Amino acid sequence: MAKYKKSERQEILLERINDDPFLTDEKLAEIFGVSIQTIRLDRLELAIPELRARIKNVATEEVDKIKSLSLQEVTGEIIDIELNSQALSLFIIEEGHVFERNQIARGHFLFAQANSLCVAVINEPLALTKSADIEFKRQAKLHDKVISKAVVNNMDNNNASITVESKVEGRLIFKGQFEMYYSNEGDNNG
Amino acid sequence: MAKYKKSERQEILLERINDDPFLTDEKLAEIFGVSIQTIRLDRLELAIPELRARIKNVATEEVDKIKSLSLQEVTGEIIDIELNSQALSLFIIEEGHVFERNQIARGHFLFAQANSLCVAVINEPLALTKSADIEFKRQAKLHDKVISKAVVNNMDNNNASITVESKVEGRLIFKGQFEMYYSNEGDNNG
DNA sequence: CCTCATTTAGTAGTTGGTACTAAAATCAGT
DNA sequence: ACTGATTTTAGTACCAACTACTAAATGAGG
Repeated sequence: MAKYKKSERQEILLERINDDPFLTDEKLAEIFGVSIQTIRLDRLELAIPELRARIKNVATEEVDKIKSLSLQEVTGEIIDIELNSQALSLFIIEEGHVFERNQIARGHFLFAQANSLCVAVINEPLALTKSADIEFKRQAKLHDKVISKAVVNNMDNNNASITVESKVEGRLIFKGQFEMYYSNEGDNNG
Repeated sequence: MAKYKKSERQEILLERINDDPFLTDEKLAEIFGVSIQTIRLDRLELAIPELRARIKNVATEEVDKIKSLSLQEVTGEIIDIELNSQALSLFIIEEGHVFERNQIARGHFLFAQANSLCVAVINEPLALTKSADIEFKRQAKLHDKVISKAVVNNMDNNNASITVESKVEGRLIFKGQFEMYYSNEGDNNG
């Protein structure tokens, strides 16, 4: 039972409650080997609401989270963008993205990162993937930080050609050639 | 303040709690113009859990939803499989999978379905996508039921060649040629 | 009027807290 | 080693929203 100092404990407390909001003060006190009062003080200082309020929050924060998780977390985070020219994104491989057996990232998450980046780099209301030619060069593993770079080769006549390369620590793991269709009419029917 | 008889009240109570689980016994008592005890008796007879339990249920359901959407629902559901030969899967396009603006499915979800199917159809401990050649023929829209069919063309020397076609109501929307690497050593390092 | 069902009242106990006071333990600096 | 501040515990009173129980009041029908 390693004893933390106050600041450490509070940091960890935040994380703990963040990924399991269903923990009572009593259980937290056990976890940290301190009294309930200490936990209460910590929550007070960190402005963490009580169990019931936390549960209620989870219950009321409806579909928003689902959307953001299913969309954003798959996509990666865009870290640099020059519209119609090039873009960079970061995608960190997490538990949900790998095969349990060997911790290797499922290919379609790497594709998703690249594809999303292609959609993002095109500065038009509508951008759809028409076709792609992709190669998985090396395996990405759990916790890898995948940096994806998209470069627009040419854009004309509502068609864009984009090359994407994804790397982990400088080593190429994925390469793709994307052909995109774009249009300035966003809500077109096709 | 119309007075109901017991059976009526209980019926309405069920509905009420169903579409707003956040009602306390006190508020329900006001709504029906009866005492709290009556409401409690009703809940007892109808086996409706108390407020906090209801909220907790909602919260845990949401958490489950998020998990399943972010992990499994991307893949689709396998509806038929003949190992090392062919497989079918169903993927229903939901809110999280489409562009908000025009309700068109993001390409990488269709790819994910196809890719997952390729991994599934190969009956080996390790199956990884090496490369793919894909085409998005038509747009898939919100609530579309996408049926994906993977056919293994040949398998030898740890390489498999698979053709995937995805259709919505019989119309081809996606086509892909996948080259997979497989091995019987599941937890190999690459 | 009697009787059975229904409703209401009231008490004790529970969980998971807040808000507060005060004592004890720990640590940090001189 | 001593002092003063910080941190941790302990303890009390109180709250919401209950459960579980007992008991009384009210209805409604034969």
